[in-house]
Amino acid sequence: MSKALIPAQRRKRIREFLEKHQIVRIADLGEMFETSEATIRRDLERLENQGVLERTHGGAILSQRINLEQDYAQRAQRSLDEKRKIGALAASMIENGDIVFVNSGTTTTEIIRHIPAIPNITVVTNNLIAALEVGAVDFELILLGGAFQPVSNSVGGRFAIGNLGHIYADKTFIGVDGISLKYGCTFPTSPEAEVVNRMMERTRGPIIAAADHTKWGVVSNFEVARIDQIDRLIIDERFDSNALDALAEQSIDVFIAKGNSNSESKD
Amino acid sequence: MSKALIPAQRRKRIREFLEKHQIVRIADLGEMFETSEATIRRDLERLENQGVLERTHGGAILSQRINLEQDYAQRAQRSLDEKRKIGALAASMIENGDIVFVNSGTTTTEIIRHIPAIPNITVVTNNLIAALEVGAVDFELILLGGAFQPVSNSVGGRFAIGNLGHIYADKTFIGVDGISLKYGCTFPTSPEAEVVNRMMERTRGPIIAAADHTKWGVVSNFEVARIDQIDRLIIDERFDSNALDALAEQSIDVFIAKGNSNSESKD
DNA sequence: ATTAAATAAATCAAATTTTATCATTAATAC
DNA sequence: GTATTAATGATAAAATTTGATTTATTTAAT
Repeated sequence: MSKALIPAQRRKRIREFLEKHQIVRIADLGEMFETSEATIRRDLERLENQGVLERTHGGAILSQRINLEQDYAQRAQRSLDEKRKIGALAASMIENGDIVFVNSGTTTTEIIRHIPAIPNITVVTNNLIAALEVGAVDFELILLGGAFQPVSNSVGGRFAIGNLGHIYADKTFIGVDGISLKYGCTFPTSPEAEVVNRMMERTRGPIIAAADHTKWGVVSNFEVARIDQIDRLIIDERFDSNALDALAEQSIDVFIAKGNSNSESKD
Repeated sequence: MSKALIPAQRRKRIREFLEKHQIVRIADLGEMFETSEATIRRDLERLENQGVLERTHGGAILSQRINLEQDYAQRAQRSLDEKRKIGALAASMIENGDIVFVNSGTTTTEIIRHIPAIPNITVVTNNLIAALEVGAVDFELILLGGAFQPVSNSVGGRFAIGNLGHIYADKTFIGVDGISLKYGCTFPTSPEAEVVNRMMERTRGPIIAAADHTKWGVVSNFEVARIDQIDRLIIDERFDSNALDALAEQSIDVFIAKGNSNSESKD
């Protein structure tokens, strides 16, 4: 197959290597890619100009700033296909006239992406990515205000909580960071947990959680909901089948997203 | 089996392949589709124009920001250099402890990008792009909530106006769509005009407008401020010099952004 | 401080890739 | 059918990338 890497590919690998090791040595990279150190130096110079790394004698260290974006992009990529299916199934639960809350996260971005074109839907979310990626939409999209959270590309804090005080929703969709029987739904940051908590308080109808198989048994930092506060749970096919009985005991309706998600676009 | 694919089909396959692999080599694609590299190059060129990918030596990489609105990206490109200089100058007016309002638009995105790392700065804005592009920041960034406006990647509406009711700012930075002696500062959409209007009402200190030379004499759809409501105006070097006297008569402090701002490189 | 070793920068020629043309062929319209 | 347009492959000139070489700089040890 591929004899040699093209320059961009090599630079990408360097970034990945750096992501993993935080620090790299030119000598190692040269050997690794079977190329001269001069080439590696030029690559590092370029990546430094992009703000990806800082060069030092003999190598380079990862720049902290770029880390966040990278991180989000990676999370978005993980189990992407499952997330798409989950998103499509979740979105199909939205009905004419609904006002729904949606929190932030890569899974919920997929929910918003799949919202059907039926009348009078209002989506209220702190998920900034969703807005920008989805672009023009067929429904009303209300973004919560608040302090910007770079890690999750969302908003949170006093302000966001206050915003939620003016709205009631018919349904709430929660993309969780971790979900377990004992610890319920958990989230990585306190502001996100607060927002979700408030969303749940202000929902008249069902609380619908979405979690791909990698989330089961995971306990993140902040607990928001006991497992029995969830009304429905949407999961993918690879979800631990042992979990299903336990969830049924809590009278949670479990929906399994299967089949293929749509592919897109002509030419 | 079809021997040869029609062009659109081939391009679609390339997209799919790229989706999967993130990066492609021209040599591989040529072999894969049993066609000349010239053809592949033309395909990649086309896809690059569509924003699907970015070409590099020997191949192409998947575009990271496919979904950011084409239109917005184009506007951001226009007079970019001038906008940068204006942004840098505007940002330098921010002082320790300031709370500032900033509206949406490509010029104000540059302002936010240039905000210096001094303590206790709070930026309140309806400019979503700014938040996501700037990433981790050294200041507190409060996003207004409200109805998402796809054209401008901002928020507006009742909700946004309500949000502004809880804050007072020390300064307001306004990127205008049009500015003229007779019609003052004008904006393309009503929600944006409303937001700016409210920002001005709730500012204790100076109202600072920013406009590159293409904005002078332009009248957009919604008027927000008469010219004499502006305290300072930041412009670029190519701004109509005849305008300067007239502006001085309105006792507006005009600041001309010159010198060079940093340039960029792509991969 | 001085020196030796390692690393980086600068320069240049060879190899590779891209661009710009052009002639040929295939597809579509008239 | 012919005319027109689009797509393709081939070619030479231009641009980019690369590794080798030389020169400068930094690091570490005496």
